[in-house]
Amino acid sequence: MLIEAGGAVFAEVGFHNATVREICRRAGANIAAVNYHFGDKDALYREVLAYYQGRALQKYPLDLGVRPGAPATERLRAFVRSFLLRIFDHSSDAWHGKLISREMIDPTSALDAIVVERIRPQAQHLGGIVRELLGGEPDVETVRLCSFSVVSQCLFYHHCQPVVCRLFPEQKFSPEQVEKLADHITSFSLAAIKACSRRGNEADAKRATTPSASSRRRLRASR
Amino acid sequence: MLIEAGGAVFAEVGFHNATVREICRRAGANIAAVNYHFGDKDALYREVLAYYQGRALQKYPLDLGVRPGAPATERLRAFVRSFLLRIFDHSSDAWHGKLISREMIDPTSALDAIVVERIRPQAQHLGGIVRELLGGEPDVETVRLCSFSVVSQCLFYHHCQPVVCRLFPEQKFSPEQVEKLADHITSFSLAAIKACSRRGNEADAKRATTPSASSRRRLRASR
Amino acid sequence: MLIEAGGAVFAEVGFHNATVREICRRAGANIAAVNYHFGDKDALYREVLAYYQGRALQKYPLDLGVRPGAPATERLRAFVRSFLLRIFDHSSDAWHGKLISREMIDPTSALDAIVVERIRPQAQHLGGIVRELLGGEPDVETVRLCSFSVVSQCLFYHHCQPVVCRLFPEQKFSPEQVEKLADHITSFSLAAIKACSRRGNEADAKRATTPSASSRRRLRASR
Amino acid sequence: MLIEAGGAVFAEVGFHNATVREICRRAGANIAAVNYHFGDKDALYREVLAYYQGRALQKYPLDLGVRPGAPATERLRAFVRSFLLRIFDHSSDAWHGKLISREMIDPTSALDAIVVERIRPQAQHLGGIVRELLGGEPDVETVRLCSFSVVSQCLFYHHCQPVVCRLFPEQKFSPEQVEKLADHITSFSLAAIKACSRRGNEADAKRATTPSASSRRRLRASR
DNA sequence: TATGAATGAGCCTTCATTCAT
DNA sequence: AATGAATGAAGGCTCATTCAT
Repeated sequence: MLIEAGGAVFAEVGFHNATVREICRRAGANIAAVNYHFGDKDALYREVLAYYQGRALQKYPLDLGVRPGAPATERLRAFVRSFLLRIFDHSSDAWHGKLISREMIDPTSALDAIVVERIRPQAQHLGGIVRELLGGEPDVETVRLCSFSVVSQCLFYHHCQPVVCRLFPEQKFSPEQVEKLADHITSFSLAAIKACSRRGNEADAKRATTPSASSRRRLRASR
Repeated sequence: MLIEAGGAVFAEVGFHNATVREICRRAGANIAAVNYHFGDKDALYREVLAYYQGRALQKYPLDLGVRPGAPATERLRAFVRSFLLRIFDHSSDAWHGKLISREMIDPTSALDAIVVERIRPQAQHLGGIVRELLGGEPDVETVRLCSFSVVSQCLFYHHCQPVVCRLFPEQKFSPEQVEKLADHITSFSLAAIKACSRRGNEADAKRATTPSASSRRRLRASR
Repeated sequence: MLIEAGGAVFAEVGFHNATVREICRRAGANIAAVNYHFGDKDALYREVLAYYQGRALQKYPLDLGVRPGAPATERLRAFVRSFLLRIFDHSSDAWHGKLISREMIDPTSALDAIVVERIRPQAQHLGGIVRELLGGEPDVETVRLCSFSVVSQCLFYHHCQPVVCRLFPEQKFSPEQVEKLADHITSFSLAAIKACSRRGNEADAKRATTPSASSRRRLRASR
Repeated sequence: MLIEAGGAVFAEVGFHNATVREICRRAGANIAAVNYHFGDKDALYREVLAYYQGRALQKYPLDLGVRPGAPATERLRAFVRSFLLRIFDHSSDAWHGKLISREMIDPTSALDAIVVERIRPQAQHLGGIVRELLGGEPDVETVRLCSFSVVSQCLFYHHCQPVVCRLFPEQKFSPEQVEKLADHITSFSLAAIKACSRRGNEADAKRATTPSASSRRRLRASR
């Protein structure tokens, strides 16, 4: 199929290195097939991204079988594991992640749709977990920052794999290792969020009176 | 200058899209200048990356003026701020980060040199801070994972800026905002590392007797 | 046709001076035609040589209508005439000879094929005639040397035409002249071969006794 | 020296493959030296040919030490040996022959000078020998054709070396072999010329009466 | 509807030549 | 007188695209 072949080739060598010839060859199609069916190479690329929205999520749902009513800590662990499993899944449609990475560097209009249809739901899912973990009535910015902190630790293994492999050649990403990573990210984040929660509650309490010494200090340091 | 022009063009459109013509045009040089001075386009690319090794670090040293003997918490804050400032610095050589990002997706042999000469020193710098924060005699893997957690939170704003901007258009990355991010990442990480430290010490203490309940639980979860 | 145009251009200016552009222009084809049909310029060159294997021989077969059972003297005359007619044929595919000449100066891998498929058969054809003319059981080296002597006299008019024309501007190579040349080369060679034959037979006869005076004389002269 | 370097490079790779850079590099000269001293590449080429006129002949004079008064047979042998020795001399300025070969294929104005200054004297030298061998008052055309027959047998080993090497890989061109070749060519030619001589004399005798049967037969065959 | 032969713009690279020193 | 850095025209080749079938 032209879209599958296109996705694979785009992911492997990037949009510009990808040749229509190679895509058609892999799809067992005629060399004119891309232009015939999609108009041109760019249009095929857009279709490739659009077609695969949600595909990876089908295999690894955000909750990984953990019920919505489960404790936030378990739901966080499930979210992290789901994310890492997607990253380290090198099965046939694994190139999807690479396509998204490329969009990060050279965003096309396709990225808008991806953000709306795919990333925002994940962000909201994670935001709910984090909000619950923070407790009380956390302000949106804290939730956002903590969510970023969680998701960034996962994405790191996606974006920086080439560097990690070169820095620590002994580091393997076997399934057991993935579980270990998930373990670390989860506990690391839980501890941090809990601390944020405390700090937030303190801040809530004192906000009525005066800015805390600590926040003044931070403000000074930032200049 | 040919290297600056090359860096800008490579960053903007990637190695393959970049044309020698455009690079020479921007450098105000002849079409043959690249081949004359560097041999070919590949060599120019390698030189571009090599030339800028350390450039960004000169502007934002890892310690940002904090003396080596300062407390680890301050040195961590300096490391994080330095990292974020590099990421959000949109001055002339801001394209350097993009080049590295591109290397992450399509690593070339140039990445090897970058890792050795530039990234490894940073990793060791951060590792020293994290080790001190963990206290005791932390095992190398814990140090590594915590370092990844710290650095990943910074890199996130580099890799995922297009997504963040689309998800939260109100999020601006003004200098004050950067300080706020640095503040969050630092305190988030400090709390988490402190927790890791406690857990590690407990593990050390109990290792002589039996595997702790918590570690057994983690083990079970990982299957 | 691309091969004809290529042959003409290659012959006129040599492989390196020949431009794909000019070849395509003459063939009335697109600039990309060479690469499309043959892969690259080198491949076209090989095809040009390969395609014309036997072409010239079709027009002027080695025996020129003389039956295989004819006397060796007649077959020699036919061989010589055929050779000269090929050389002095300035019809459309006359550039073939020039290509071969160029191969003599800068042999490419194409020459190997030409030797095997085209030149060797001619050498064997001529060798058979010479062997019959020598009579008895001539040794292979004598056959070879005499064959060289015959063929070289023909080739001379191919290789050295520019010199001959400059040395003797009055020398024209009209069809009658070609016949005269063929006449000379044939009778010159027949007389010489007959002499070789006599000498060879003498040598055979005396070899049982002692080295002949003549062979000793030749040996002395060669020092 | 620029001319020597130029000669070597031109001979090795031909005029067009030769690069001014390589010539200057070998001569230890600046890249602009060719243009500075000679104007352009073509002018250097002409100078190279002009400079080397007569060089090879100094090493192997036409008579090879045989006195002008010696019998024609000896002078012929000397001429042939001298020619072959030049051809098979692979010393430093051996590329001269290659340059001449290239001139045969793509004659430039340089060839005119070569013919006048170098080749014509050789032709006259050989013509004198042949005329003496023919005896009587041979007509110029017979002398010319016989001279061609002699010289062509020598040149063959120059022009066709690549083919001979491929056809008969066992054929080596050691000094002894060269003597053997000289021996063959000399005796082959002597026998043939002697036969021509007889035929010529017969023709002289009969010319007063009627065309001979043999010449009529030749005339018929040539149609 | 689908093909694939053919197109032509544009790429990297080479190389003789120039020109300021 | 001699240099060598820089030039720019032109080469082979790639590849998305077209068009007759």
